[in-house]
Amino acid sequence: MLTKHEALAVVLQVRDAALQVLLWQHDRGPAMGSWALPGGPLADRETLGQSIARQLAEKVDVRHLAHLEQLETRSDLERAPRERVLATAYLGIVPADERSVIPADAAWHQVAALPAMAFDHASITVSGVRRLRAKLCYTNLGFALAPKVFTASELQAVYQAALGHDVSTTNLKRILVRRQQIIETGTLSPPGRAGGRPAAQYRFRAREIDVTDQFAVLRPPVDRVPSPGDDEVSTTTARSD
Amino acid sequence: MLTKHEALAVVLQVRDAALQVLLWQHDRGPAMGSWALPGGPLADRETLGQSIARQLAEKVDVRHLAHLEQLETRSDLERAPRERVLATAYLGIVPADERSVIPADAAWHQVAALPAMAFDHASITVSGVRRLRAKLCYTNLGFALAPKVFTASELQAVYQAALGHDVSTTNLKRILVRRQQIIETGTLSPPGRAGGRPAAQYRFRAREIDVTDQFAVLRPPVDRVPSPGDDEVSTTTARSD
DNA sequence: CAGGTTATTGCCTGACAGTCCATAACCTGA
DNA sequence: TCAGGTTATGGACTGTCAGGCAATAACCTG
Repeated sequence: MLTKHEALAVVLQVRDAALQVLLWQHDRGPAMGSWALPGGPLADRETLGQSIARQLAEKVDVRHLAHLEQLETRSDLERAPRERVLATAYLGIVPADERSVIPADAAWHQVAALPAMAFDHASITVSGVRRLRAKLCYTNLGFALAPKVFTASELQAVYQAALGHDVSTTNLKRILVRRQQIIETGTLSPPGRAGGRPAAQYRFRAREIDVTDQFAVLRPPVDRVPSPGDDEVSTTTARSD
Repeated sequence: MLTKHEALAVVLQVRDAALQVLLWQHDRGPAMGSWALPGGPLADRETLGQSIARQLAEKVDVRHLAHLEQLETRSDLERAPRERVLATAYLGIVPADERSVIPADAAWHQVAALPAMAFDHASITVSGVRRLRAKLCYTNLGFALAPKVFTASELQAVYQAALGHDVSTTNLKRILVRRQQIIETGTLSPPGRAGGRPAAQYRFRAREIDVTDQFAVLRPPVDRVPSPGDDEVSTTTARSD
């Protein structure tokens, strides 16, 4: 059986201290007036990944997606009216400091207050948000949400908006430093007009997704292979202070 | 554009102390002689989930999949020869004690020693195994691998085979009990012929996938709001003996 | 009942998240 | 110049959990 297939994208960005999703408004067709995820039909000689990248570049001016990954494929018979269309959804992340121009029929909407959406697009959006929130906890996906350089406070604001709940600046910074996700640049941010101590600036060490092995519970036992410098001297008594 | 679409399944089971995948051998066609994942073309009026369930029931006698979830969709142009076929892969898990009859052209293969496989099926299999191993750590997916009732040692053997590395029985049991994934049945397993203390038997509390919130790092601050009534019965002191 | 076998429990350690608080480093205005 | 406000940072403390080890429990056979 031959079927139509489309690629869709849940494009997320932290804007105005809130997690928002990029939607565009159907100007005709069966879902006229409701909001839809960007995307469209798969073309002849492209993969799904190429397709969604092309369509995002065409329809909306999002040239600098920091991250793009496949989310899921929906195949419900009635998900589209009139004829059957399979849809493979992607999750895209835009850094908080990017201010790309979008067409007139597109707009950012807070994920906490989604408008009336076409077909199953609201449900797909929820999947994307859930995926982002989960991955913020056990990967370095924050690099895709944050600006290139940021202070601990700025990063806290981004995480708080994305996760949708309070985040401790102290704790966040310590966790990400310990996991070696973020690194101090050595530069300082100028204090605000009200004064205050200047803040140290950080950047993410990598700009590609990387899973924290921290959460490999039931992990393989570490082969105690001491480097050829530190020998049998028990590590429990090696403290010199 | 209209495309062919197929559903495939990575069906995994722990057999003979090793994680194995169910494959069948192409008896004709372009990949004749190599091993393939079970599955086939999407039919007219079915979803992808229905399709893979139907095709598994038809082609191989796996009636009691304990778990089935969507894995990913492959869309490489050259993944199939001659014409373009999109493939959505599923991950299926069979409990270790199920001994279903499979057709003559199908066989179980150790994932640690995969045979020559058709198209991109080897790569899809690796994805499925990786997904299973990850989810064993932060969900209760073990319920799908283990028998309905088991001892700590039996469960350890299943996890060790599935994860592919040593697992401590003590630690495994403690973790799963603390997470309230497994519960003591109260029954005892008879000792083996060599003697030994009889082992307590356990079962999984739920037989549906459930994510351990344990790994929600940067989690929302807990509002210490004890529900009026159910708090004083601390579970740690509820032991009556 | 001695000795072998398997299961279970109880400590101990180290790592980490989460919270609180003291201190540092800047500002403005008197 | 300094007092007081503001923001940032680091240290200390706690509780939870994973991982490892060893002692004990409960069965067997000869």
